[in-house]
Amino acid sequence: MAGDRRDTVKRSAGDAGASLRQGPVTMRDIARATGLSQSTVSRVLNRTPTVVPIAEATRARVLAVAQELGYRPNPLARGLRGASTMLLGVIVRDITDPFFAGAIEAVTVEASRRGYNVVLGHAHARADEAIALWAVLEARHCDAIVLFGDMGDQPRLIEDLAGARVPVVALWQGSRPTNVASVSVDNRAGIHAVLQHLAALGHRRIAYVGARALGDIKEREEAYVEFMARLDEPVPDGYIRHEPNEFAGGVAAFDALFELPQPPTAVVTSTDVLAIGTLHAARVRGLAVPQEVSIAGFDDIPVAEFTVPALTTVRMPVRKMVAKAVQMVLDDAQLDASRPAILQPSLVARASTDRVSGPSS
Amino acid sequence: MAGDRRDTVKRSAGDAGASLRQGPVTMRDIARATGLSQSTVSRVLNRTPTVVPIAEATRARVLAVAQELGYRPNPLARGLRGASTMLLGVIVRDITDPFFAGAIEAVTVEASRRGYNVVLGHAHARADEAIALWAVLEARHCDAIVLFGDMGDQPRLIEDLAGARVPVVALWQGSRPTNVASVSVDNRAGIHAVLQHLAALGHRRIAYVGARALGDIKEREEAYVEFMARLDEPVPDGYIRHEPNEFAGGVAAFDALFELPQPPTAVVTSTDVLAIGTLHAARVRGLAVPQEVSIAGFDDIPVAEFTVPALTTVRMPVRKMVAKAVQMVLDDAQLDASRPAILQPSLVARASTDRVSGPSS
DNA sequence: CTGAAAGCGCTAACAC
DNA sequence: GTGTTAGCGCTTTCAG
Repeated sequence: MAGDRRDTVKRSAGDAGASLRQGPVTMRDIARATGLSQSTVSRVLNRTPTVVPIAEATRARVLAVAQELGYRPNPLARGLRGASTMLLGVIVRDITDPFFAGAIEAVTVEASRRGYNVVLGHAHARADEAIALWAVLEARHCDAIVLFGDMGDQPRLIEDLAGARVPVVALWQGSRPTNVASVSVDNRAGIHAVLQHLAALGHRRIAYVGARALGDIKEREEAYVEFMARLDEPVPDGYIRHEPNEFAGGVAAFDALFELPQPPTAVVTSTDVLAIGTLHAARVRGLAVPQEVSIAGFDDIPVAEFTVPALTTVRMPVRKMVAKAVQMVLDDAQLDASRPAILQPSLVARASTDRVSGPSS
Repeated sequence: MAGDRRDTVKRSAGDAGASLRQGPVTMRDIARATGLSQSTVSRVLNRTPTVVPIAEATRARVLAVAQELGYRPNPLARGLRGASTMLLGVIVRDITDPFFAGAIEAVTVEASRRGYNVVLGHAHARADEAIALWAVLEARHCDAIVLFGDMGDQPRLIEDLAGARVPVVALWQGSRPTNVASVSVDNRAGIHAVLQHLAALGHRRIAYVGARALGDIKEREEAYVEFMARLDEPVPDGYIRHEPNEFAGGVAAFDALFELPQPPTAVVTSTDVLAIGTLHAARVRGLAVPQEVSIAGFDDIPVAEFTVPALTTVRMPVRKMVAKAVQMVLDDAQLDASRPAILQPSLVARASTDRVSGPSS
C-alpha cells in the first residue's frame, strides 16, 4: 500500500541535471560519482575530525559532488545507526495557552541555535495523553525531551520519565522535587511581589483566582495564603476561586467575586489568561479598572502589555528558563532531579492596578 | 562521543522484569522469546491483513509477549525501510501569533486522530528559514507537510515545495493559485461582511490597518479598497496603514490614524492581533470604544471574545480548514494546486462596533 | 502458514 | 588515506 510514492527512477550520476533536483541522493550515489567508497564519503560528510585524516583533494571532491547532487543526509538512517537525531522532543500540555505558545517559540529558537529541530507533542490539556506522547517521543529517538506545564496530576508520567533513556527536563512544574530534573520559577516571590505592590497601594481585600492547584499554580495559591496571613488580613470566604485556566474562567471567577456581600478591591490571578477574563468581566459589569478594582496577573504573556487597561503582572523569565532547560538537557549536564533550578520573576506594574479608592461605601 | 548513552545491558528474555521496563525491545527479542522468526513477528505486529494469514495461536502468542516485554516499534527503522513515518510536518511562520497557536492545536488534534504525530518547524517570521525547515522536514521523512501562513514572499520555498516528494498543502496563503495545493478562506467575503456591518451602523470614514500585503492580508486590503469604492466613499490619504502584524503594530497604526486631520469613525484591521493593539491605543488616547470609534478585526482568535470591549471580528473556520488540509494531504487525494479550496468566514458582531455617534465635530 | 534473506542509508570498527 | 565489512530494527520478497 505504501511505497508507490517512491521514485524508482534513478538518474545515472553525472547527468547534467543541474538545478533539476532529483530524488533522494545517497552517499552511495556520491561514492559512485566520485569513484570513492561510501565510507570515505561518510567520513568527509561527517567531518570526522582528527581521528581519521582525509586527503584534501578527496574531501574537496566529495564536498563538491555532494553539493552538486544536492545531497542531504537521511536522519532516519543516521538515527538507526545510533547517532543522534538532532531532535528535541517537547511535550506541552496546552498549545492554546498563550503562555506556552511563547515558550514553544523560545524553545524552538534555542534548539535551532544548536542545530536541533523540535518535535512537538501536544497533550491537549489531558495529561494522560502526555503519557502516550512520551512513548512516541522516546521511540522517535529524540535526543532529549522537554516537558512544558504542570503534569503533576499524572505521577505515572513523571515516574516513567524518570526512567527514561534520554535526558528529560520539566519546566513549570512547581519547585517541589520530583523524579525528573526541572526548571522552575520562584512562584512565591512572584506572588509576594504583586501582593506587596497591591498592599502598598492600600489594598487589603484582595482575592485570588487560580486553576485547581497543581505545580506552579499550587505554589502561587499557597504564597497568596501565606502573604495574607502575614499581612494579618483574614481572607474572607469565597475570596479564593478555582476556575479552569481559560479566559472564561476569569469571567466566572470575577462574577462570583462580585456577588459576594463584600467584594474585593483587588484581584490577583494565577495567570494572565485568567486576568484577561477578569478584565473583561469587570468591563461587562461596568466596573472601572483600576479605579474601582485593581487586577493583576502572572506570566507577562505578550498580550498583557496591550490589554485594556494594560495588565500589571509578574514577568516570567521564559527565555532564560527555556535556555537553561535546553542547556541542561542537551549538554547532558548533571540532571539533578532533586534540586530544581529556580529562576526569579519580576513585577511589572502597569495600568490595571492603582490606589484603592472607595468604590461605594 | 555519542553512543555512551545506550544501554548495552540486555536482560535475558523471560526475565521476571514485570513492570521494570527495560531498554529497547526489538522484534528479534520477541522472536527469540516466542521461538518464532522475526518476519512472523513483524507480520503479526503489522496486522498484515488478509494478504498473509497467520495462525491464531501464533498471533496471540506474539501479541502477548510483545505486550509483556513492552515492545514498541522503532519508527526510525520503519521509516528507513520505506514505510510511512506517521509524521506530519508543519511549518508555521510564527508560533507567537495566537492565530497560529490555535491552528497548531487544530492540526495536532486532527493528526492524532489519524494516528499521526506532528513535527513542528518554526520559521520565526522569516520565510527564508522556512526553506531550511522544509529540507529538514522532507529529510525527516514526514509523510506529508502542511504550511501555515503567508510565505508568499518566498517564491523559492513554494516552488521547492511544488517539486516535493511528499504531499504538501498550504493554508492561509491567499487564494491565488500557486504551485502548491492550498486551503484558503474567502477573505473578500469576510472583509465585505465587516465593512457592510460598519456601513449599516452608519460609518463612512473607515480606515484599514494591515501588514504589508502578502497572501491573505493582501486580499483583505484589496477587498477593503473595492468595498469602499463600491460604497462610493473616497478613502482619504492615510486611511490605509501598513504595520507589522503585532499588537504594537495596532497601536502605531491607531496613533497615526488619530493624528490625521479627519480621523476615522471606524477601524478595520487585517487581523485580531492588530485590532487588539488598536483597542489598547484607543484606551490610551482616552477614546471610548465603541462610542467614539468602532474597531473590528479578522480571525476570531480565542481572546477576541474577551477583549475590552469584546471584539467584533470575522470568524475564521480554523478547524474546518485544518481538517480539510489534513485530509487532502494525508488521504493523498487529488492535490490540485491550481484550484485552492476556499472556505467561508462569518461575521461575529460584538461590543467593539456600534452606531456612529458624532465624537466631536 | 512460517522462515530465510536481502536490504533501506548510514556509521564504525577493522583492514590494507 | 582509503576500502571492506558488519550491522542498527524493520519490512518484504521469495521459498518452503
